[in-house]
Amino acid sequence: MGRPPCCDKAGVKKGPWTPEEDIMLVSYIQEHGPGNWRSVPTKTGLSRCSKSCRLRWTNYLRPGIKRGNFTEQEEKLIIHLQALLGNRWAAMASYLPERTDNDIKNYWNTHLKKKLRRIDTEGHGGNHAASGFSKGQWERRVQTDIDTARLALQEALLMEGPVGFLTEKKPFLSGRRPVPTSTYASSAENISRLLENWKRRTPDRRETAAGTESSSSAGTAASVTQNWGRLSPETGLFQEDSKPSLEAQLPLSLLETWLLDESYTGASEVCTTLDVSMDGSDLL
DNA sequence: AATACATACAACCGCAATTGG
DNA sequence: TCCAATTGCGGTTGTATGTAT
Repeated sequence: MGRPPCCDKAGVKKGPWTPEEDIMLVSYIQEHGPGNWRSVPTKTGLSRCSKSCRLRWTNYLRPGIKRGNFTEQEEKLIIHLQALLGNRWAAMASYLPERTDNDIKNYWNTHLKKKLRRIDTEGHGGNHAASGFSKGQWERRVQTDIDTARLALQEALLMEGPVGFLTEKKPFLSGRRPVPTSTYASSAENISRLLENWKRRTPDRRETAAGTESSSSAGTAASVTQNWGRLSPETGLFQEDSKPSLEAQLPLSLLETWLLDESYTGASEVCTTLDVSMDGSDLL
């Protein structure tokens, strides 16, 4: 008999989060910071389990999350990373600071897997010939790329001492793909958007906004958004939580090169193959 | 206009890993 | 060192929305 699941207690709410719940959670985290999730439901008054609260925060409410379509570059990076790391979504997410592991996982499962399957199918039909490879050659190339990446990883693991993972050595984070200057701005946007949706979805609530309850909720929301905006990254309240510290992770400079340098020959074949299909509208 | 089907994504579940007493 | 509590992760499911018939 194992430990009972944390969420099977009576009275624990499941399903989609409401804006009210989001605001309660955000207000609490704004004040106390993330962490100690066990106590969050009781302290916030949320009828949610701690797990659900943590997930809601990390996947949706956390500052700096970018939503919407993945760029082509992000797409390529995910494909690279998946080939290298397999389904280690959290590790992949560390290379896409604005995306959550859940987002990457979903995107892989809904978009990229299909694309690759299509490529593979077409490959059997001779599409690889179009890119200059027979199927066997293509598979060997892919395997070689994976081996190359593994080698790079091994080499990277052997490197000693701290590596400036977030420094100028990492073009992805420093220049080529600029990080928003203020993750809190995007956070405020998240909340603002959330509140907009709230208003849009509940016209009856808005119509009765003259009522005390609605107006107080709106007031709380506005306050949350305002306070949120006041928090600069320099204040550091959420800095430590925004993502697992990349510096604490593996020093993967060679790997980064492989992942990010389009011209790097080892990976280029995979990219080339993918590019053929990705820039075409025949897919999806 | 109604229905069926497909798609996207938020959220849940269970297990593994980590932490702290 | 052990064990229970907590947190993190990946797989899977549920549901809202879009599209085709």
